[in-house]
Amino acid sequence: MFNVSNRPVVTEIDEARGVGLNTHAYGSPTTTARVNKDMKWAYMDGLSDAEREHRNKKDTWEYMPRLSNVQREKSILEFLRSAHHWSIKDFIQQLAHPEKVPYAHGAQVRIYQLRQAIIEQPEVLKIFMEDKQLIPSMLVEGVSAIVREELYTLMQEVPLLSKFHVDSSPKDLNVKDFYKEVGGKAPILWRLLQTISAQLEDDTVSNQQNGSFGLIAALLSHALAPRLSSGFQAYIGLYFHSLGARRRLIDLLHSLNISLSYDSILRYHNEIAKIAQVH
DNA sequence: GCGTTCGGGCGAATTGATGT
DNA sequence: ACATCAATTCGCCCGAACGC
Repeated sequence: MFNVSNRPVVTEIDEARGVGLNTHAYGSPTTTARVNKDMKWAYMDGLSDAEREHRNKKDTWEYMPRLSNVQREKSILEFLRSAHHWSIKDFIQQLAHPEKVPYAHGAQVRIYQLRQAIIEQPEVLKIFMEDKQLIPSMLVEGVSAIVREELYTLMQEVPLLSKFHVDSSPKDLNVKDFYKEVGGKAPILWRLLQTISAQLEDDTVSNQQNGSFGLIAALLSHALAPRLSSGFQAYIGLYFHSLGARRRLIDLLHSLNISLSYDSILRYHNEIAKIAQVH
């Protein structure tokens, strides 16, 4: 339900960020610009839901003509604070709340309206894009949560990005179409990488770039969960070891997270050799 | 011959995954 | 949140090979 208390909900941090309202207005008497003559907009304070509904049907708000946009904004913000002890932040939070709220649109409609108001308005979006704190916190948090989920899906469904097993056959890996699997099972990560590295105007991506995206996915999933996703690094290490690569080279690749450590590769090599002897 | 590098091995320590 | 287990890494060692 509404999170309305008597204490002001605008914090000092909000004030500093410019989110909060003018606290001076909260304590001072109302002005003609923000209240009608019957002080009607404070009248819902402390009422039960039933009483609210009753009065809502009975009374209508009086329209205030001939106000500029700035005046209306000021009026609404000060109304929020004086009548409800809410900041604009509280109001938007409540709008975005998935819970069903009486006397309001359903959650879907409210979220749609928020999107219309924020993302689909170029001037609002521009402010967001230029805010150095907003981009890291909102976009990065959001995108990384989605990508993390996709990476865990990759670990479960793409053999090359799963845990390495000595008895698995490299023939089943389908290395050639590896990147296609990644693109299909991690569409957001894929689109992100494509968008970042699009070099041509038509946004087409070369096969070579697709290969890098596969490698990036392998590096990311290994960085996220090195023990659940070691297949790629194990095969790379084993491949180099089989070509006679020296310990130092494999350790270098290991330090770049392209291969497992020399020790691990050697251990896998020995285990595979044992299995081969038995067969 | 001497110092360095390399491959391989080992136990301890660390770290990640998992279950409670 | 914590404990447990297993995977992995780390640090060190040794003998062989190498290069000057």
